[in-house]
Amino acid sequence: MQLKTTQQTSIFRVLDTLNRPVTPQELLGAASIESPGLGLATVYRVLKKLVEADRVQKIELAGVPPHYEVQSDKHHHFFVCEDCQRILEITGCPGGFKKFLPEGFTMTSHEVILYGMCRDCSPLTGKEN
Amino acid sequence: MQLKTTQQTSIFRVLDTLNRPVTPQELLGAASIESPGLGLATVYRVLKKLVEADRVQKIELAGVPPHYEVQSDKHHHFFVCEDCQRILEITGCPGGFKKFLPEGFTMTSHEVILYGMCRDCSPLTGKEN
DNA sequence: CGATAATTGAGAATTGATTCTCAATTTTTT
DNA sequence: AAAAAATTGAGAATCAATTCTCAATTATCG
Repeated sequence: MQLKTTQQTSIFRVLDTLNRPVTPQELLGAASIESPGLGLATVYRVLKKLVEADRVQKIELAGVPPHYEVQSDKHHHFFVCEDCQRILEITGCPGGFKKFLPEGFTMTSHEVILYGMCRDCSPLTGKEN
Repeated sequence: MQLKTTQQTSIFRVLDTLNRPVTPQELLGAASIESPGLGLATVYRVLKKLVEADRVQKIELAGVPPHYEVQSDKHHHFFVCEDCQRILEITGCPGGFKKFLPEGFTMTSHEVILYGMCRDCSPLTGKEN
């Protein structure tokens, strides 16, 4: 997929710059600075094509609305802040999950999600403390 | 929460008997055998109260609609069959996830989801092979 | 037993995420 | 630059999950 228009370019660049999973709404807000008047429908249209082109990943985790982030090549998982609801990519994985599979089952992938408080929301480590 | 009516009792008993995460629709189908004429609204109403009473857990995993299952006391995770979409509880957990947390983050819980094919859907191990 | 309160089923309504419609604008082709 | 094709924004429409409404039924209390 080639990014032709200003809107498409802004959407992808902003997503790439933010470098974390964001909601379409969040992305609309951020990309609107570069592309005033940008519409949510366009954000969804572009995200859809980017996901199809495998340049962006749609991330669906329990408890939070779908987020999108630029495709990352390395294996990773996610951290969800229960306070600000932000999602952060986590590198590293314990692996070895196949031993938990019942007999006869096959595993094609796995997902690990850590829930808690991010640095900014943790009471004792937040910036304001 | 005390189960007073026939419907409430059926819904909980069936859920307990199935002993796996099911969708409200699935539960309606199964509980309708005991309680003919049962309505989906009632299933949702009862599930809601059971969840509030912490006797049932709502399970939200990516790619499948919300499921509900009787609260289990032991730590566990889930397996999602990508073919039949069924969810199965998995016992066992590698643990040691905190080391993957960025500095300053705190973790309150974690979730592990394995995706693949269950025994019945795996081509080489299905019952019909 | 008769009144009052609670529960139920059916379908309408709501909610949040996403897609569609369509006229206006922009881009591309020629 | 004129014509055809593609893209856009706004708001309507859709979709799936869930909740609400309300009349009918059932349970509870005095």
